[in-house]
Amino acid sequence: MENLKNFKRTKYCGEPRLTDAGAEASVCGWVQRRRDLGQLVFIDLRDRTGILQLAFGDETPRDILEKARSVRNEYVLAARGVLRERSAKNPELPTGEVELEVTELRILSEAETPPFEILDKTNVNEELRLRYRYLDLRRPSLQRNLTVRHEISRVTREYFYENGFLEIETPMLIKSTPEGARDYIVPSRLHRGGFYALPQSPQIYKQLLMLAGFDRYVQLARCFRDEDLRADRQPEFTQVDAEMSFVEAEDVMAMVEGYIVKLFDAVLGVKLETPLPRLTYVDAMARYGSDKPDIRFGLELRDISGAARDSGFAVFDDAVKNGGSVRAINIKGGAEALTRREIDKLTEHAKGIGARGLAYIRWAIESGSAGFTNPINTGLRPGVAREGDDAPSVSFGKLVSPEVLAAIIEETGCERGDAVLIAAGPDGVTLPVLGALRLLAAKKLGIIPDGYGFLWITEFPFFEKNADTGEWEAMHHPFTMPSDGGLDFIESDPGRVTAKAYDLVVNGVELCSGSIRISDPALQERMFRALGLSPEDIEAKFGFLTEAYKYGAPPHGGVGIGLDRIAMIMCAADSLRDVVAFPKVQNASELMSGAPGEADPKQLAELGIKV
RNA sequence: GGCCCAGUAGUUCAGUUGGUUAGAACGCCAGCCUGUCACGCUGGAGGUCGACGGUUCGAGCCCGUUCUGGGUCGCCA
Repeated sequence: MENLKNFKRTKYCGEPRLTDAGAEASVCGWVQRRRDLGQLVFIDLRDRTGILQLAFGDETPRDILEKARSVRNEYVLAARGVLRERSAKNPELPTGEVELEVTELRILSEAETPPFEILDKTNVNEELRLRYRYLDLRRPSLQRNLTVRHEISRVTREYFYENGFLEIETPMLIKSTPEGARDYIVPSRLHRGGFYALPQSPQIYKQLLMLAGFDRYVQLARCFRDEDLRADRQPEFTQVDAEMSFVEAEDVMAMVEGYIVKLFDAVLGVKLETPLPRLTYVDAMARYGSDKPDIRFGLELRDISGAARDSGFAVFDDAVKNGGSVRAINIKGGAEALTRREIDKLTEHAKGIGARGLAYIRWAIESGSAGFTNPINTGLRPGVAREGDDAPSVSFGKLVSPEVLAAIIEETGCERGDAVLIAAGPDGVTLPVLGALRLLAAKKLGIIPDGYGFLWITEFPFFEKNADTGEWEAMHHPFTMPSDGGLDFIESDPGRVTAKAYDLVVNGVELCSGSIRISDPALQERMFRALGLSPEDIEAKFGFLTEAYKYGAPPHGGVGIGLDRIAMIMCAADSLRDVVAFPKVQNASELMSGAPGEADPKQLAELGIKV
């Protein structure tokens, strides 16, 4: 192994071009590959900018050639030499027209054979890659992702600074506020039995910063939630946290929209069309069965309660009678992909989400049967027809009249080649079930286009009934301002109250969530009480906050924007793990370090903790 | 906590109905090779079939349990 003494790097590996031919250059990097042809050796040297070919041949002194032959993958080298035009060029590489004719070679570090090859396109088991994350991170795609993420952070700060936001750090060791997600808690040595919590978001502190007069605040804040992971959920994540004073919802949304537009332009060169589309919560649920719909494709839900009521099919009739609905989704052209077997799978999935079952109409494409328009005219009894007969196969065909079936087919727009899935029951079940099936079917059919389907969701319900306890809970958080029209119903009809809250969704991912906050302490107390908190609870949990609002609070509101999710979307990654340097796996452990680990008994004793 | 998927050389995978010594490619090691770029050619090493238990004359294969990883529901104000 050699050192760097008197060696100064002059180029990154990805930089040299044909115009540099003849120039001296010194580069450093890792050995991507060695090609040893005997008296001729090539080494691809890699750093974060790209790959440069080092050449050793006729003019190379014997000892340097031998040294070049001795290197192995992932050795760290420093090489000095002269750039020259290649006799055989490689159009695959940006540097492919030149190579470095090496006059000095230093092996800065040897490397054991890595457990997997460092190749950009790899299908190596993710568990192994995460165990050796520092090797995985050498792959160009991850280098690129983290570089894009850096650019996102840079542009984010630029945008908010330009718009007069101050970046202020809020504490990581805070008081646990038993609302929302589970806290990570940190024991206190100086306060036996006392615990800090890691912030789920800087929510309360940023509101207090508004009371303190900072007017516009931003922070790229680490947040922690001790909940189960998903592909788009890590227990620690980064939020672009912002808050503004003397604004209404429209002002905050405009600020966020300006940010997103600038970000996509600056980082990806993508010009987004503005204004970004909007849907109310109620409309989003009715059309897409989700409050974070992917609007890049159709397959919208339809309410067919009208056609299905009094059908004689008890499942449909009871649903409508009991205040629910019968809803359908027409998977256009889906009859082929959605075989009976596939529909059974979807039914199982639907049951998993709470549906009692799934009805369907599957109208297969058959050749040579022109003129067929409607099952009523065929003489074939729908539902009795076998597959292959020229009639839709209908799961409830024997249970309804041909007229009712015809009406349902009419309502859903079902045509030859389509598959229609139908769910009946309370809206709270049918909508999310069909929303989930819509996504599954679209993926199955491969009809989701590339691109960015941004959508604002507005007019969220303020309250949400807890299915277990039956109690009203805040859908966003309890500091959210109710909409003007809802103030009269807070106690009498909580379900009618909407919130001055807005989410920004893209491609089915919730990117950003924000609201106008309550700045009137009397209204805040009223909301707390409506949420079932006693005056003692309020005092214990939020006493310092409600007190603060008594000393002059500006109207204010803000957002939390998921930076990791932005990075995931912008890198077209399937998982947050691809845009986080050292991510956690599903059970929230970190495979490389083995975190979480056990604490030393001495540490525990100091904290007064017995395990 | 529930459901679904995966686990066989270093890596990615194949492995027929349960039947002789578990294979391939890449990687690795050695030799040859003067224009390669996924270099090529020749040879070689490399396996607790995730683990434990069971069924069987016999288990990579069947059964049970368990571990690890992934997806998802619950959960995520």
